[in-house]
Amino acid sequence: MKRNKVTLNDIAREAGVSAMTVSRAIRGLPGVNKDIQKKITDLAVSMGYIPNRSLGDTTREQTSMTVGVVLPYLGNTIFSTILENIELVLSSYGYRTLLCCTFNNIIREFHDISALLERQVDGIIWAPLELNGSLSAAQIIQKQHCPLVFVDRTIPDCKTDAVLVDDFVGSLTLTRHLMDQGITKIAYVGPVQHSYVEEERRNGYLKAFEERGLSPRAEWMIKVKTETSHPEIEAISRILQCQDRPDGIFCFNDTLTIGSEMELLNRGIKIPDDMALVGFSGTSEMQIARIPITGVFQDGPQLGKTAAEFLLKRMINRKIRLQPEVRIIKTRLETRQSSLRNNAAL
Amino acid sequence: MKRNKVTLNDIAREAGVSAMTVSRAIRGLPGVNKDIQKKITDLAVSMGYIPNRSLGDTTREQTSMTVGVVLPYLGNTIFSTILENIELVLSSYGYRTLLCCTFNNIIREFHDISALLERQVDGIIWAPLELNGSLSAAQIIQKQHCPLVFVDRTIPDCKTDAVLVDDFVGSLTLTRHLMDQGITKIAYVGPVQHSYVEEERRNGYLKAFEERGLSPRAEWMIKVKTETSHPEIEAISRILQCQDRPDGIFCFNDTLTIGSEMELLNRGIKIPDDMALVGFSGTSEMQIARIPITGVFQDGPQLGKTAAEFLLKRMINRKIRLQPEVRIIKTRLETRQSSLRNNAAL
DNA sequence: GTGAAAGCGCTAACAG
DNA sequence: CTGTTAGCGCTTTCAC
Repeated sequence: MKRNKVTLNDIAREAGVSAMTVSRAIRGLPGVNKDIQKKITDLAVSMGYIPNRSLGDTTREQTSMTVGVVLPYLGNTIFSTILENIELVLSSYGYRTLLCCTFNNIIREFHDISALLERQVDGIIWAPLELNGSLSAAQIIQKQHCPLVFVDRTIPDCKTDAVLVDDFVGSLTLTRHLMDQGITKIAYVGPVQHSYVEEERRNGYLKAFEERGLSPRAEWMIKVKTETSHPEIEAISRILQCQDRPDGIFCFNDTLTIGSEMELLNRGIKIPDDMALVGFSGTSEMQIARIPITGVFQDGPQLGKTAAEFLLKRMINRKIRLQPEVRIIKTRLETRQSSLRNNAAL
Repeated sequence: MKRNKVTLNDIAREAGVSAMTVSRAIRGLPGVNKDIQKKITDLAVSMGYIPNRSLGDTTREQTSMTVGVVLPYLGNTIFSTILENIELVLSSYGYRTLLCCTFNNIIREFHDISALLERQVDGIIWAPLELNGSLSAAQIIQKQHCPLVFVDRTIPDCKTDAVLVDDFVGSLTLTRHLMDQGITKIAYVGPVQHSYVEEERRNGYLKAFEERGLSPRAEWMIKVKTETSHPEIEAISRILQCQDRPDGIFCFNDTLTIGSEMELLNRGIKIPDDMALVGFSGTSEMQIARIPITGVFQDGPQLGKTAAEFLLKRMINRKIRLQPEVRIIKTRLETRQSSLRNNAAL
């Protein structure tokens, strides 16, 4: 079972010196006889010596040079982009990334966080699943005084750094855009799960109604289980069955947006003439789609990089009690054919 | 700087017992006085005790319950899907995933592998960047007898498990499909980097020519730097400037394929009439594109899951010298509008 | 120039 | 039922 790895002691025995001398020689510290120095380095190479960093260092230095990243899943480009950019920034500072996917499972999320703490991570970047359900895990982290940065999603009750998207403003802008075209019967398609992001986007959508003294019909609020294989098929089906049928759809994320377009086209519904379509998005899929789709662009790389930088700041200034900082990354409205009724040429 | 974490000794001091008793109590082992048991567990909770797994366990048990996953980047859905599924499988066995992105940088890749070994990972799943350049890193892993599974890409010289896509057959099928339509002047757009995957796909493409006693003109072989922001623009530009202009394009991956379609459409080139287009793909983007694109579908989840299972087998049977196993995951040709000249209705 | 001792957090093995 | 000892791999401190 053992890997019978080569240790300092193995080399020491072989070289006929103490482990200490080997340690010095390998680290290139002064005070080692040139010949012995050479002999030891040669031996280290030929024996295939690899220093054990997870042990010695972590114990004594109280730092593992490892950070945990906890994301719901990677199927949505926004999360894989965030992860990639966190890795890019942190690795340039010598930190390694321990990845956990929670797969929208709140129990799993709790275990993941615990496992990270047990592994002595120096910090955690996390997109929490729920506003309430994720709270206990957050409290454990904070009790350990482990640096924590929320990314994409947050738990406002926790006083800690967060890097977020302006979900509210983005959704408001998107919904206003539809209303500016006279499209006011707008359905909302989002996940059943009650997360920070879901709340913000839904509120932005509702705000646009409120601004015009309107409010959406209850039947237009479509909540789907995003874990199922084709939630958008059910969503579109329910939208088309509404007593007062919508003439526009606001989708919570890329997957739902793209899926909805496919399903609408499959059913022979004309976009945007029969049904306008907009969606919250971080991907380029919106522009390459059959009918290019209007959406708000999220700067994924920026989200990931900023989160990593926030965490680095916290990990370096362990004692300094900085005020929690919340950075909102702006979205950009990208208007395309799917929502432009009287101006197909864009 | 220190995290002043709570240790077994802290609890022991507080409870007035030895660390050993605390250890037993917390692990629920028999042989602890009920009252003391209760006192200790209460203390552990109130003091916020988190066991240090990276130390004790890793040292003694010679296992870190951590695996390293090394991928070129996550921008391509195939890699984020592979990663997600590796995490899914390994975490259900208690293993955690240490992620490294090599960003097509061969030096970085070497450092990443070294860092993983220094952190005592129990195994590595890796998509190596190059056939030659990645060899030294592979040798270090094997010298450590660290279980290694290649995924998506391989280094055939290394005798170890691999889970691959049938790149050769897929490319052959794609190219044949074009030729069956009478499209024989086919350009190849791929990366300059010489990887296993690149070689296989190019060979599949070439084989289709060979089968018909043809060979592609040198000017049709377009190698692009995939790191640049829009390699496909240059690629299309070069294709359109060919002395003998191609009537079809074979693209190496999704990004290049989608990009090429956009660029062709931007230039007013008709797909598939002026130019047919096919690409190697793992994503759904191909079917939602403006002009749906013919491609070969790669089963990303299958790749990730199988790689994880292969690694688990190796990690569990450390002593048993199993023969290296290579699993080829089949691709599936998906025919769409972008390559169907005389049959636009599909 | 070199080495011995001690300790990081935890647990297996052995004593009491 | 509970405690002591020793050791995992390495480095810091202090002797020689």
